Amino acid sequence: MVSAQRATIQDVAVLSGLSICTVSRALRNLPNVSERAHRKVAEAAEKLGYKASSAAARLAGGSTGSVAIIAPTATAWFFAQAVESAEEVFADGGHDTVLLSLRNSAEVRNRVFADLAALRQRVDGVLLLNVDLDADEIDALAGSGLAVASVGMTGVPWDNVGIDDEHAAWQATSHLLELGHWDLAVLSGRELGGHSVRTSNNRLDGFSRALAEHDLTVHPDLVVNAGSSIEGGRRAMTELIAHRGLPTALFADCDETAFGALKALREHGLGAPKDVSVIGIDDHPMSWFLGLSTVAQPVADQGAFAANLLCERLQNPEQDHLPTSHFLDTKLIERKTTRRNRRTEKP
Amino acid sequence: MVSAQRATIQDVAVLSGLSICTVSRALRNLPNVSERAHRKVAEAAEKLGYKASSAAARLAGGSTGSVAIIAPTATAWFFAQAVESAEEVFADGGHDTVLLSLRNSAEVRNRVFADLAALRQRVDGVLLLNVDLDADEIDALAGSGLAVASVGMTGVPWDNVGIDDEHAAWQATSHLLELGHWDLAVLSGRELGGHSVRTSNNRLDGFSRALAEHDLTVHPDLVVNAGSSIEGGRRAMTELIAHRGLPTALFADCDETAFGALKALREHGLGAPKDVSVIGIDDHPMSWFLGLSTVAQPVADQGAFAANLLCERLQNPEQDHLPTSHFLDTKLIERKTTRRNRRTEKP
DNA sequence: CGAGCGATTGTAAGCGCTTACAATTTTGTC
DNA sequence: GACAAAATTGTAAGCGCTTACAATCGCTCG
Repeated sequence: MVSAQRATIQDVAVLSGLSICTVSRALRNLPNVSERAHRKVAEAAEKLGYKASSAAARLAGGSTGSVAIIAPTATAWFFAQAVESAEEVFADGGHDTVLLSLRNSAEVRNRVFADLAALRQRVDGVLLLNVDLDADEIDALAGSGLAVASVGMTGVPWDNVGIDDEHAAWQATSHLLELGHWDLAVLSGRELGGHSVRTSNNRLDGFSRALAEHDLTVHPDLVVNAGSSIEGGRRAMTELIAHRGLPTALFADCDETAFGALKALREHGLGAPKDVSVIGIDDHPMSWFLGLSTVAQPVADQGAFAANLLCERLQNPEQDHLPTSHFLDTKLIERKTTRRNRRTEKP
Repeated sequence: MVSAQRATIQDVAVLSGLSICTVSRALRNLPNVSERAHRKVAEAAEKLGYKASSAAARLAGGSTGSVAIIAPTATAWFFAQAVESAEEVFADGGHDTVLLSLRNSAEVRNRVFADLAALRQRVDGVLLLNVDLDADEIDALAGSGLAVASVGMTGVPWDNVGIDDEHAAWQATSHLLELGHWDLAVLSGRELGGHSVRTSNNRLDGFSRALAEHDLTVHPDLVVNAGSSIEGGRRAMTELIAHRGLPTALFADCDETAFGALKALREHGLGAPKDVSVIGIDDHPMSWFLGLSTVAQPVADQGAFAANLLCERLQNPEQDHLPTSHFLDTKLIERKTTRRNRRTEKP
């Protein structure tokens, strides 16, 4: 039932024959409301098509009804997926989703985190997607009164879901190593706009560990910064070919970077796995297409899972249960860009 | 300057020695505020790091400070791009962006449009990205008090920016025709969840016109519904091959669909342009990679342009100037999936 | 020099909700 | 059956802002 003019809590109170206060409590499922009152209020609200004004609720000290998703960028495949799946969960939970893209810019990032009180005023909670925070920012966020959850972060005092990046990189690298490769390069996104990217660094660690397990060490020339974009991967690969020559195998710390590398390879008349074996991480939809070997991670699941965790926190704000951490499984997918090393033996 | 407790308009009033009312007016650049008062208020606000509470503003009848972006989905390349560029414009204009993904679901869509008053309560304006509305919904939206702008829509009573879909499809199809193809199939996304997709239909019209100009007619068996995803394109192509056999050329109404088609082709041991010429629309970043011929459209520009238009409307709400319509240019990009027809002459 | 007028500023009444705290009803107990 | 405790409901005071409308100010004009 919908009326021309938006119904207010007042209307519901009148219709149900109860006071505004009781209605307010009933609507929010607060304790100390009798069965009968609860039912009457529900009926009246339904009949009037009543929806509380979030502005008024917020102003009076209640919740805003919205949450923010903060991501370094919204265009990259990973983030677009995670944002959509999280948005769905939030929408179903009755929360509006405000999107805050950091645009890969430290300045934007600082502006957001500098005034958490302003953020708190507009949203009840925040879902962080792979945002690299320093200790101060973590503390500030944890103490801001905002509910927080994240994807792809570690060591944070709130719920987090992600994959074991170190392990995923280890899986990818080990695959290369087991194919007999020993001259490996990495395309890493570990630095971006002066800030270090934790996820990429963890992946780099996994890469190093795998190498170490095969008695190999990481040569600095073979670690090249590529950001996390196709174009970045292409540039990095071009640079690698020019300055150092082709390795026998390449680990790109995300599929999009690998795509770029593949692109650069073609531009040089080279190809994978003929001239170099290439592996990524993600299992981007195009990877199947390109035959890119990779380590798959469940992206939408991570976004949805973290969003659910945040919704729970929002519903039971008082409980101060400990932050939980969830790692979803990753899986090596061997396709056509990796094969056994045919170059000369290890020196 | 930041204080522990959020500054209110009251604080600014006291500090500037003016009344709350004057401060409110000065802050919003309303007329009838002296130079001097304006300056004093600005100073005081700056000193206190004052930011108006949007909840209070909204409740009192002012603006919410946020706008919604409504898109059929947030994951597809086109939408992710447009959303990000629009979000950037909105953020710079001081508006929060709330993301509403329709998840390609009629039900979600109806839920959103059924209660515009609820939407109006939470945002000042709406940016529609290729949302197909029927006449009633258009009227409702236009009369909702929300500022509206859109991308990829036509015949709407608000500002719109897009490309000429009919023309873009015509360009793509004409290219195929000029290469001597006459047995053409289309992968169209014209129907989705029971709703017809205007953009796709316009493209289908462009396809038909190009055919007509070459004295060809569209055969129903050669128009297959593919949605707008890679998977949809793959399924559609597979179906086409099974039920009707390969045409000599294929027009996919977006690049992602074309990718899927290419995928299906490979699965059948076929390839473009060897067995069939393929062209898409978009110029998705992967198209370069795959050598897909396509008609490029400027996506981020469309999002940013429309967002700017919306911001302007938000700033000058009273002016009732006529809705404007802007078409950005598209351009044929001939790559490697299209070539001259080598099959037998036209019957 | 005071009325009259436009420009500026202030007063006060909400906007629709939450929440102390007070009032009332219900329940349990002896 | 009366009284205290517990459960339920109501009263009223804001939350921080916008906005009619009233008040004031500085001038011009007769």
